[in-house]
Amino acid sequence: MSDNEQQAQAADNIPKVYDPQSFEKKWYEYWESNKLFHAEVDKSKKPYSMVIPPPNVTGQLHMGHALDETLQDILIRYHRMAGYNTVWIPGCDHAGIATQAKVEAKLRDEGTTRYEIGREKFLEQVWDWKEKYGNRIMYQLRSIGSSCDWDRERFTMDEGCSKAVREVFVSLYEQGLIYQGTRITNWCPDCNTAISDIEVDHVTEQGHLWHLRYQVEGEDRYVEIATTRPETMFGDTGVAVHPDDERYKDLVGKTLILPIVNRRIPLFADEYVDKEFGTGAVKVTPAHDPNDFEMGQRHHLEEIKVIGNTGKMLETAGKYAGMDRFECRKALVKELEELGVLVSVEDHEHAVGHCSRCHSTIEPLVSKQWFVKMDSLAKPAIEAVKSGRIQFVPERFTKIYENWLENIRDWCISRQLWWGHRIPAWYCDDCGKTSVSRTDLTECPHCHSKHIHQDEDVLDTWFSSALWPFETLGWPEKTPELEHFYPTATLVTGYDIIFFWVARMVMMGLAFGKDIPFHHVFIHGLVRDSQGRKMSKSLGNGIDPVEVIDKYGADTLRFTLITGNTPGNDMRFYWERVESSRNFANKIWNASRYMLMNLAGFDKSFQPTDDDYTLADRWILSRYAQTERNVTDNIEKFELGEAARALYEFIWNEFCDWYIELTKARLYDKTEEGRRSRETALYVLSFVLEHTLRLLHPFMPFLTEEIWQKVPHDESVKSIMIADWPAGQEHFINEAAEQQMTAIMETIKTVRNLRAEVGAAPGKKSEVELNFLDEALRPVFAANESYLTVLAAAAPVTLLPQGSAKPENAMTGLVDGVEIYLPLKGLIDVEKETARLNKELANVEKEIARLTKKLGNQGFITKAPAQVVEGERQKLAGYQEKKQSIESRIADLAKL
RNA sequence: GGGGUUAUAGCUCAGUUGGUUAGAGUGUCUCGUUGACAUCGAGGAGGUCACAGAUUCGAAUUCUGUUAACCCCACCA
Repeated sequence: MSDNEQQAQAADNIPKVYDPQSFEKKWYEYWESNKLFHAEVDKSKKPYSMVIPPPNVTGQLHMGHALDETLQDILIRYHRMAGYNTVWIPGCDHAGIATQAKVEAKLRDEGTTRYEIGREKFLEQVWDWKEKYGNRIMYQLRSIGSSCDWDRERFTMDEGCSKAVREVFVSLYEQGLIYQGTRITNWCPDCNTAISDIEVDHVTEQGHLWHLRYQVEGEDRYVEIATTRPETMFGDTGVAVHPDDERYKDLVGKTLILPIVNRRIPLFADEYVDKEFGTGAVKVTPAHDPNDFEMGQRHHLEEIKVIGNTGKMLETAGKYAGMDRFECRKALVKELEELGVLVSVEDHEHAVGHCSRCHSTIEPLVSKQWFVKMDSLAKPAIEAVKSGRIQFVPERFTKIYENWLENIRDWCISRQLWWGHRIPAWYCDDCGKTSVSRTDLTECPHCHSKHIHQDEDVLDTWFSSALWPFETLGWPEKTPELEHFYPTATLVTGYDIIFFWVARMVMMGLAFGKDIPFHHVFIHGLVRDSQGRKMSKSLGNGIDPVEVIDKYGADTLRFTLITGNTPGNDMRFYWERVESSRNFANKIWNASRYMLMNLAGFDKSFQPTDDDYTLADRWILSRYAQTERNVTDNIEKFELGEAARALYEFIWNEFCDWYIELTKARLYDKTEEGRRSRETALYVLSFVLEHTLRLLHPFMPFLTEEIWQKVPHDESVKSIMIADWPAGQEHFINEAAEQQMTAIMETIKTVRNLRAEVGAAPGKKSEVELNFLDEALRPVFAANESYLTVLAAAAPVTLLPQGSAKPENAMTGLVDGVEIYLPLKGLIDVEKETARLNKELANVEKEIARLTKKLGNQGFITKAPAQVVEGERQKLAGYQEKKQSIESRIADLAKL
């Protein structure tokens, strides 16, 4: 058997339907084992680098990841093909709180706690957990086709990252940008740790405003205060009013008696108080409210803690000690009511802080924590974006980013957890000094005492994530990778972590990477369910991407995720859309199958001359060239959905619906005379298909590889993923061919329409007569009459001589430059036909009226570009021609 | 309280510097299965582009306001 015959036989065995399961795994293994994802520094090429937003180590692939990965992979695959030195660094995040919570839950099931087993044992368990479940998501990422350089995989707690974290911490400390302070911070009683401001979600809740009265010492007068949190009254060390508040002028400076506790507390004036709110008098609890804390500082009030780390009342709450804070509130209100302290209760809507992880109500508590000073770090980060060095796509996120950084407050980075980067600070038990060090300390650098102990706390997970773009390239070492690939090209992520992650990477990148961490930040939205709800575990409405991949294939999922939405906007997930994407994959599959089945005997070296090309050939090559340009431009603009749509439309609506249909007669003609035409058709088919597959590869990597390997291509290239990105086919752009083909296509559609109208039997051809208003079209139709026969069941087709009489019993259709007649054997229904033509006439007249008005407008003529005016003139002429033709036809019908 | 997004066909959405007969998918109606594909083909119906102004020769597209939905930020007890 010849090569070609073998190929043909193989083609006959190609399944009729697209079956992704049969090849996706195979190709991923092929790419990975051939090291096609791996890149070494190659200074002869322009770099294009990306770092993956590291998923949580014990996480699972969800739709958000699938979208994020798909977008990144498209950019990476495109740039790799386009000749860049491309690297995409994968890895995962140790995810402090999240992972620790999982292991703690496991311990709880086993009937123990981390405190019982101790820090060392606990950490062993977390590492075990990490080993066991940690890389699951990395394997899941492979299933959607991510072309990451797995040889460069990193983990935020690996040796290199730990070194980077310590270097940054110590360096910031030395610059005075990291400090320790005793302050009121957001405390989560369930996670039992401090958290940063952005980890607090404010939820509007329906609460109450309790009005309580505190007696003025030694007098029979009371001051009425309003509070949303009566249980904190045990910590009250003052009551504040506004200095200008006439109601309280004479009371300022007096002492009040705190009910139940009977503590003497001062009544003082402070500008902070809002006269309009409540009673204008506010109880001050410096240990449990951020504003009160500040007032307390100003007025030197005592801080009395009444709520502990786990949300239970302390000894200071007297008989309520040990009670949960909310239980205490209930009981206390009752007691206050009985005592007559409670004056009234009103409903009150207010925003309450909740832990973004566990959703418990945040308790502001005074504690000693580590902070990063933000001002000097934020300034350059704002500037980098304002100046355009870093660009957000879409641009609107720029403002959100800037606004946040401009109002930023110091970042609390210490967490009372065990899983994470331990803070490199040591306390001396003898001299009491704190030392921060790049290496572990065994003695106090100040007094050389051996009695030192390391800070128990770990750093916020985002502290190490902030270093990700440069720590993954080897920083703090001066690696060739760092030099070549930093700054990275594009960061792809969801808008939900702009503050947590993007802003902090920019700050750290500028401070330590000595440059911006990336040039573009490509922001995408959330994938929601079909009703527009967020996918979540609690709602049980999450759709598992792995399930979609198993059922429909990764390419289908990828295509679904990037079409039908625009950058930065949320999208809804619909199974119908998945099916539609699958159908598209199947369409490509079958178009390829058609070509491959006809490849037998095809001379691969065949090269058509200009004369060999038919109109359809020239047309599809021109359309291909336009698509190539369109797709490339859109990818460059991050309009990946538009690029995919352009490919969809070209492949389905032009290549399959028209071109392939028009090649059938040529391919099935096995005669010697038809040989050249057949070979030309095969040449064009394979040229367009092979190029289109390459354009489509970043979007649907598996399918395109599977087909590409079978289609004639440059044999020296072993995978489509490293084939050249198609470019430079502009010479195929052919306006004339497109115009001529459009005229024929329009005519075909009109004939089909007319046939449907008269209910022509599908198997029966219709006689068609064409009258040319534009004589230039005559030779075009003459040469390509068969197109009408094949696609519109038109036969015979008569090209009426100029000025010939029009058929009487005929349906009429009109396209630009051509009148179309379908002579009918029997009598046509004059009434129906007239009505149809009148409807069309009305349409045409509407257009004429619109255009006449437009062209009659002096302003339009003088101010609009000449090109536009000319275009409108031609349109008008076309419509007028149509109008005349319809009118004369209606007149003819009237005579019958 | 501040800021943002969205409003286009029954449904989900495109429509990128203002000039289109306003599009797609899906749904719906009619017709069609011998050689790529019924995961398909052909044809049809279906839209005052939320509302009101403004700018312009010209607005789905730019600006202002209104309405509605959603989101983010925010230490009034």
